[in-house]
Amino acid sequence: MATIGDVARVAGVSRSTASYALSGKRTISADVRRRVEAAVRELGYTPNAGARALATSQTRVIGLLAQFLEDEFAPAMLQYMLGVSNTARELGYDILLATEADGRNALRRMTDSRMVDGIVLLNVAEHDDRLPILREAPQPGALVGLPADCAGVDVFDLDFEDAGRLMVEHLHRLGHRELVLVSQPEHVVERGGAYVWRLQNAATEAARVRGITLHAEFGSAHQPEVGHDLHGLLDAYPRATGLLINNEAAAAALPTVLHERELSAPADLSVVGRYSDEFARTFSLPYSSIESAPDRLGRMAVRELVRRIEGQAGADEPHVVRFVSPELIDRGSTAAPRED
Amino acid sequence: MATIGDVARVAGVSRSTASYALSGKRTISADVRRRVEAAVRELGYTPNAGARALATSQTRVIGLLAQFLEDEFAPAMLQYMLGVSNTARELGYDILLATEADGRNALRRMTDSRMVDGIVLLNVAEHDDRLPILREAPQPGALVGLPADCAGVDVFDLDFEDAGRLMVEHLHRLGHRELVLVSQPEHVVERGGAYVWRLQNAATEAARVRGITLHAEFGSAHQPEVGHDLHGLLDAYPRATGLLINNEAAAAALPTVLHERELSAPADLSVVGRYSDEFARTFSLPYSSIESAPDRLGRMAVRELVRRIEGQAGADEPHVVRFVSPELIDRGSTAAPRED
DNA sequence: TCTCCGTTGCGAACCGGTTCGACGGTACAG
DNA sequence: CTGTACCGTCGAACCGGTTCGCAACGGAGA
Repeated sequence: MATIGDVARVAGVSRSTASYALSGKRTISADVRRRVEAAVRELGYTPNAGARALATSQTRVIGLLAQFLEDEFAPAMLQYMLGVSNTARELGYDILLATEADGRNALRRMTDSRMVDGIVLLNVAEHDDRLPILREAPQPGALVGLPADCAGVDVFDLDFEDAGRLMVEHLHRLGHRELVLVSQPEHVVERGGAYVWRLQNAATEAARVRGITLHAEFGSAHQPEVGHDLHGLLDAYPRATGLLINNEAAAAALPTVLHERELSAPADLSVVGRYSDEFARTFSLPYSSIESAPDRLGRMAVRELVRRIEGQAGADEPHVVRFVSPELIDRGSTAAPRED
Repeated sequence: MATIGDVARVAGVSRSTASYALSGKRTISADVRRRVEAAVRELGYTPNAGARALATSQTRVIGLLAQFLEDEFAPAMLQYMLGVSNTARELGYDILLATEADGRNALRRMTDSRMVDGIVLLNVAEHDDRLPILREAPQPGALVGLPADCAGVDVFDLDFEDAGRLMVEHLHRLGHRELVLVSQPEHVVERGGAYVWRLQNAATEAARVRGITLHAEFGSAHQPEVGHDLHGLLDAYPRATGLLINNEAAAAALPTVLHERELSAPADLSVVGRYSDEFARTFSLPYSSIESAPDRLGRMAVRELVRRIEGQAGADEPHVVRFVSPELIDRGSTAAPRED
């Protein structure tokens, strides 16, 4: 494998000159530059990443910590990963991926050994045990998901409060007066998945303000349980005319459930979900939904992270907490309630 | 950040002694070893990955090239990735992930710059344009998916021929005489997704041998097109009593399609799919299926790759091509055809 | 008591880049 | 004609590990 020493020898210059010719950090005569570039092509030279990392203390790698928890819906996580990975590449970074259950360990390994220039944490819990470690690390970190304490990191998340309000307002405006909200499993909340109750509380409050009824319930994250859950809820609240779904697995199961009950949206029931457009296309979900924008959130997180890594953000520049405003994508699954 | 020099100073020994005390590659007195270990703990020392990579030419990182093609079903790919990632971690390796469309570029970047010790290629096409690059790389490579030419790499794949035969045999034995096979989109085949026709050809041949009819067709990889495709096929072959599905999107869409037609399996139609158990659980698919074992294949690929990296496999040890034998998981969606 | 050998530790070189300081040469202004 | 500034290049040091060769030391055997 060719080194920069080989390049220098072939070009007839010193190693440092070859380095400067390639980096452009000092002025170099056109003649020498040409010779160096020719030598690079001739030898097929590529800099050794380890050596460069050692010399510059920069790896051009971003650590991505994803967790695939038993009680969450894996395909939804994939979209965040792809948003992060693709954006990183556009900005010239590679992704070191950790999927192990013990995120703290992975995080420590990556940061302490200086394998990465920065860290992206997905699926952040309210009191995420990875956060204290991240704060002590020398590398900057960006989160997708809102923790209780945002100190020392950049945070990006969907505005779940706004999403909850928007769902309720939308159906209220159409004339609905009794709604059911299906959230993620209660277990997710207990673990600290704050986005569940952020949406739920805001929806409940919005319903209260408007004087309408909202039944807030949890649903399983897996088939076939979640199908049974949906049947149970529709049985329990026969007068509800609107269904709000903050649970990907439930959304994916709903078409079958409605078929089984010989219901259709919006004729018999208005439905609003909360998932990404990509998700809707993959599973052919015909329901209007709040766009959860995983690719956009991943992209924002990486953008900000890279800004901070490359010091365009001053080291002491305050950290950001940025919420993406929810948008309702109308797929025609809501209408005025049937009058009967 | 503490370096091994700091550790050595605190322990009162030379850098080389500290290194040997930690690696155990030379005998070290118990006293010195204790002092070095104490210093490591006191300083919170972790070796710098770049420096170690430079010195040892080993990174303990495996490159993972996944492609998310427009005409394939993304959630299925995720399972292969997790199999690879989790196994790598168990063996002490981290994963450098590339999801960019241009796999050749990603591959070259990783191998030329020595960021990785080995490469895992997912979703390998028959004439995969990444293979020539991988063969020239100094790092070993393991594939999930069977290319036309397996020289220079280790190859792991499901035995799709056997899978095709197994599906046909199973339904033939139950008494079915007219079957429909729904494959991946024809576009996948054109691009070189050989597993599609490997299964299809074997199924066709198995049907021919037994003197029964098999209609081999393609289906879209996306909703809602694939639903229409399924309706079209069931319309076109009203006398078919068995449905073979080698297409994840079609499998995921089938429950809805059958509902719409007021059919149920196996009463009206026997169904056999080809997807993983994990996939079946995620999407609540009640169909018997050939287990595609993505986690197992990912695991095998990484195991062999690591063996080769660590030289337990002699450098000249012949490469392996290993097929996983398909197993039919019975979920009760097949029975003797209805007599009418 | 001398020799030999095994144990234990040290110094130096090396991996392959980057970067700082210095130096010779040329151009230009005074 | 001299002084100065700048341009282009080089040598050396450094990043933080690993590893080879050597030497000091101590114990055992002759």
